[in-house]
Amino acid sequence: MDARTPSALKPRKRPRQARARVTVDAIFEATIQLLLKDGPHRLTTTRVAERAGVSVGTMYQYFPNKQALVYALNERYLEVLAEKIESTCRAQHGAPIGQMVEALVDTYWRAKTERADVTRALYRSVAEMDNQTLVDDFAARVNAATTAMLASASDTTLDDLEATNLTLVTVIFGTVRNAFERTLPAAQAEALRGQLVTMCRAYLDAVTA
Amino acid sequence: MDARTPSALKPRKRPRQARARVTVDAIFEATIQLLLKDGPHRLTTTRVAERAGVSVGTMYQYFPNKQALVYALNERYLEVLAEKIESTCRAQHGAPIGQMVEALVDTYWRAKTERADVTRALYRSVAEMDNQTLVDDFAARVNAATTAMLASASDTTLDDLEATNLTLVTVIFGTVRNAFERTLPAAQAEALRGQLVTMCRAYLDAVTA
Amino acid sequence: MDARTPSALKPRKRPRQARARVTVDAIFEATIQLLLKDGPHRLTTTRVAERAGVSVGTMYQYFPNKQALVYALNERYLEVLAEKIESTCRAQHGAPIGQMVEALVDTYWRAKTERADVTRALYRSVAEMDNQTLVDDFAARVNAATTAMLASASDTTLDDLEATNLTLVTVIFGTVRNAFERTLPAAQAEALRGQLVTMCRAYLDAVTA
Amino acid sequence: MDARTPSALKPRKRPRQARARVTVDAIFEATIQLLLKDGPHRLTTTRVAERAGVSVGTMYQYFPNKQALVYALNERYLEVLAEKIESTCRAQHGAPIGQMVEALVDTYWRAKTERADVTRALYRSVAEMDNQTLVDDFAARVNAATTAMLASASDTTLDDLEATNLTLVTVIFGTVRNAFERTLPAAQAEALRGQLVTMCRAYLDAVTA
DNA sequence: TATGAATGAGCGTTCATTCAT
DNA sequence: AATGAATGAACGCTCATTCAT
Repeated sequence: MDARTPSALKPRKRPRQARARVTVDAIFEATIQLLLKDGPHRLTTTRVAERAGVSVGTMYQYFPNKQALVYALNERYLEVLAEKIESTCRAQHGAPIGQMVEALVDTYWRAKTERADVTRALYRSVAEMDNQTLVDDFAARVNAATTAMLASASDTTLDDLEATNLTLVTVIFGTVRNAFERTLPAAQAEALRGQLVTMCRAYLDAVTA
Repeated sequence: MDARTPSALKPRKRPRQARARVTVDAIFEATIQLLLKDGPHRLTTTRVAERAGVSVGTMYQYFPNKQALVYALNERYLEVLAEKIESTCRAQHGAPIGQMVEALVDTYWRAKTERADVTRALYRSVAEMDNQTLVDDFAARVNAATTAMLASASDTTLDDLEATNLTLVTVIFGTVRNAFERTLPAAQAEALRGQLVTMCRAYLDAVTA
Repeated sequence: MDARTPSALKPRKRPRQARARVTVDAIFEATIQLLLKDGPHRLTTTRVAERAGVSVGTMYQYFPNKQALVYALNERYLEVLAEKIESTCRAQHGAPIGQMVEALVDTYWRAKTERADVTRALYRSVAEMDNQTLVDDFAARVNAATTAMLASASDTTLDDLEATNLTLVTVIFGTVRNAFERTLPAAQAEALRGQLVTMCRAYLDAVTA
Repeated sequence: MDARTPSALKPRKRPRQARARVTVDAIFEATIQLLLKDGPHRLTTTRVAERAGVSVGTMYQYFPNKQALVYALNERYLEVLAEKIESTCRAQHGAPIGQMVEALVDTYWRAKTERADVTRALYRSVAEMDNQTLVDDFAARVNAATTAMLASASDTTLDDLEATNLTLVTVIFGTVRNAFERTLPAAQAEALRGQLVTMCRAYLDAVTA
């Protein structure tokens, strides 16, 4: 929950107590399940509350409105994802650049694949409401991390760090999303991931020469 | 309108007269504008009709329900897009492979950029309703065209045509989509396009060696 | 079309020409079929016109609105029915009273049974719109005919002609309607008709004694 | 609410609290009034809710759709009516048969007359939706009660119990309905009831002889 | 504090009716 | 005279949100 979160979407209270955290988790889980089962346009506050085992009233104590719920769900998801990426970037600090992109692709791909259902559910929910802020914040954060990582490469210096970074990030994230929407068989998906690494490495060779 | 279109989504009548075509176009245009302005969940039949300057009743003479409208809009768009890609693929038949991917990226990028608003509106609308059929059909069609093109490359033979093709298509389409969602400044977008070509060429060099 | 028909329900033009009569018949027939197939609340002007093979516009030249159509249909049906009853009453003039009621029951039952589907369709349609006038007029007309018939009985004089007549008519018409709504098997229906005659005869014996 | 009620028509929740019962009663009452004032085709959910002094939403908490409302109204009415008839049949067990039919006519007539407006409203509403199940169930229930009663007559044994029973029930119910649709003046209605008893008695004498 | 009954604006859709052609 | 595209009020129904208990 950074300072940029629009106030209308801010959770009403932070889950300080253990009980509150359990409740919020149940609500999030219920939301994901319903998103998956029925799609975003069938997601209703009543159903979420019911499945989460709380009353609507209680739900409105944690989230001021429906959009805030979806917003918070995505926020939490992107927070975890950003942390994973930042962690990878830190771990790869000073490594050879080829290894860096491989690690980046792996991290991102694995994160998305771990709970593929959640990934798909959230991709669908983001478009629904206006969660652009969230996406932009995530992009900025990832950008900072990957830029710092690439700048520290032990084996090369990039002429145009900004452009190369933007390219890599856009290509990797875009490709992964597209791969998800095609619902490829596991073998093909795995092969694709390998090809993506190959491609990124080849690209870096080309712009580094 | 291919035979696979679910019957519930089939337009009720085709616009035979000039006047009818104008009406249908106005409805499509209104839909795009509303999709852009308010997002898919604010798209209502009343608002579409109002903005198109027709009555709801008239709208329902052309589309049996709201979903059919969005479906038809995407269908029309993807039809044009598929034709452009097929045309490019035919034109590049027998060309050197590097030139092929450059042409493919250019065609796709230009098509998406020509009316960026439409592109963005439709990206948002696809997730909403069940337009998976549409997307799958489009993918299959494009796949056939690009596979045939790549197979005819004058300067090389690909070891694993299928895999390479899938990779290229997924990367290009995914990257373009992601680039659009970031709403980059024109210069950066242009640079990105160049980098994408570089990357694809480098990849082909790598897998062809 | 007697003078009591509310003006809003009056057909716009009488079918003078042969062609017009054919059209009106087609419209009536279409109405009956739709009434049977889908029930009164699915009866729409568009569907009637379509099934009758004319345009809605043409239909509105014969009937100023939907209610007028249903009204006219019932009117025509009741007209024919009233004529049959009047004819029977005239034929039974001066006959023994027991034979009179038997003839009355037979005529009414046969008329309703001839096209049982139409009977049922119309029973359902009458309740829908306000066709009370029609029903009242029919009742008055039948009343006059049966009263005259009963008064002429060769074998008896009724003490309270009015009351006996009302009783017979109400019982016969009510019983037939109820029998229709129960959709009895043919044999049971036939038996019931016989019992009804027996009952009416027994009643007349009782009030004549 | 017997097990045969189609699930789509089942009330959503039973009125447990006193307040809820008041609400449901108000909705029923409003439905009756509107049915009487405007007829079934003018009965709209909005108008019912408005007249009942509740919101549409509240109405939909008790009834899943409009048809279910009309269904429940008829169900409640027929339930009470069936109980009255069964009660009469039990009370007349072993009595002389003439007294039996008199009691049956009296009970039925009084029940219908008590709230003539309700009677008329429901007669009009039954045809509208598919309440045939309801009517059939009612018929079967009444049939069992009257058959048992007639079989126990102290002064006679019927040759064809089934046929006689069907005749009596069809005649009585049909006559009452028809009498209601004619909206007779009180005196005439009362006389008619007497005549109906006379007729039934005479019929029984005839088939018993 | 937690509940869930109540609200009512607003949705997608239908269809009787009109009128330009 | 005949057509049928266009109209838009009105329908049945949903669901985010509130608030008395």
